[in-house]
Amino acid sequence: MIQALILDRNCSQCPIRHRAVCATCDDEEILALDKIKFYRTFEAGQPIMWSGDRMEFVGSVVSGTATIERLMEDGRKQTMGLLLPSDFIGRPGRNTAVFDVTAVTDVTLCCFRRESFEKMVAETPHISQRMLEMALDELDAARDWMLLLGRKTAREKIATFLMMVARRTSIDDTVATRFELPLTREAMADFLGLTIETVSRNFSALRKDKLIVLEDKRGVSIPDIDALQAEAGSDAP
Amino acid sequence: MIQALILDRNCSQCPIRHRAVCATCDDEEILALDKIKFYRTFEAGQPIMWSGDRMEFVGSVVSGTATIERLMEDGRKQTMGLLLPSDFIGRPGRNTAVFDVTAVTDVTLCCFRRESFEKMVAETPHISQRMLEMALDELDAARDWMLLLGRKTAREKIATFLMMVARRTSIDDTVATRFELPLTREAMADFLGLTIETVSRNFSALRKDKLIVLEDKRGVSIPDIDALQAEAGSDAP
DNA sequence: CGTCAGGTTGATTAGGATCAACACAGGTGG
DNA sequence: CCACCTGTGTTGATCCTAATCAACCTGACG
Repeated sequence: MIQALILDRNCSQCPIRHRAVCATCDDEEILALDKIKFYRTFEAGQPIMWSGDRMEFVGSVVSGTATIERLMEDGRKQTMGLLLPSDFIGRPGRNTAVFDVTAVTDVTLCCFRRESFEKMVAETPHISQRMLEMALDELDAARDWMLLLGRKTAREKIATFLMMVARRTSIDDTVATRFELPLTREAMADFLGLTIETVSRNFSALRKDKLIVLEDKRGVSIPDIDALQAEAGSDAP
Repeated sequence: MIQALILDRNCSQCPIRHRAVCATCDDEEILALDKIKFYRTFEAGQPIMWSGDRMEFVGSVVSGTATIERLMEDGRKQTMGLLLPSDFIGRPGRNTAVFDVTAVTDVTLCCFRRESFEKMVAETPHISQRMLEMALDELDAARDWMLLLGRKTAREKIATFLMMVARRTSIDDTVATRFELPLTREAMADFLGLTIETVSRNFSALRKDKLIVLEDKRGVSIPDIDALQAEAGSDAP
């Protein structure tokens, strides 16, 4: 029924209208997008896009969480990014995907056939400029993550991840002090370049040190944000 | 005198004219860029941009090599990317830099005052679309590197790096079998998330295993590209 | 000739991976 | 209702890769 709620909405009532790729579109442009958009839903655990496959559509996450990841032949896996509501999936100007995208929770996407969207991008400066802005933001985020993967300790990685979730969870620009983890231990391990055991051990250690409180497997609250931030390692911003 | 050669050139003779941010500009647009561009040179080792500083200009690498990097307070450093000729430096739409950019060799840049360039981006679809294309390419490259940093062994990291340089060195789309390393051992270590000793040891090991031939400290030749590729770890593309 | 930056190699340590056992909740089916 | 299974998470013991600490080499340069 949540699906139905979303699927019935037109763009003006869309929950991601002002943050997604269409954020800066005017009424006329929105109308054009409205005509060619379609919704798709994916169940938790299902693949949304396979590396190497033809990319038939692109689109925005409306609800749920997905991951961008890549698998090595021997099974090693690295998650390159979290896709939360308003994030964009797919790459106009390329016809096969280079990464896997997987639904972590149930996911609803607002999709466009890739060719139609490429045409819109080419003809609508508001969209190409917004795409550019979002791509540059993601590039900065990817580079931040490279510092984490290359140089941070396991404990710093976990603390950084928790801070990231706390920041992304809050609606305004504060930091949430209580939230649900969007990922399993395994998915966190793949995101942080660790094993599941190391993730688990460091959660336990942070709890023992009173830096976090684990309400259950997923619920976390943070008694002292600054203390946790200090554990995340000191890179500038 | 090489500088002079470059500095005297107008855009039509520019060595990066067809790969840089201006690649898809028409004659009129190039003329507009030509009017507001200026060249700057940086000596090897000099900073081009400091994280946190106001970003006065953006621009393209015309010649030389630079790195994008970030330093942690305790001195740990991670390099996020190599900037080779035609790569773009800086981020329109943001007024302070978030990463350090450092000249590795002597570097010549084709610069634009940030405000003027932002105006051009807003008014010139050819530029914003090219910027988007380049940003998406860099994003893919950054994500590939995340797999390397998070999951590859030291030996795989070195082999992957060598393959990357071999690929980027060749002019056409083949792979060079002989090239000069653009980075010192230390800079490679910072790029690969390793220490200088581990880099050195793995170079020695690859040489002992006849996978590479070290002509001197910088010159490398690769007797069997496929064998080296196999050492790089098997991720899809 | 001394110094210094860049590089190599060896010995030792440590952080995280691996292997293994177990805990616990939520289904599912008899 | 309970026995069983499965997916998820925790904890312990051990191993191994790469970090750390240290010595030394080489060539460039004042």
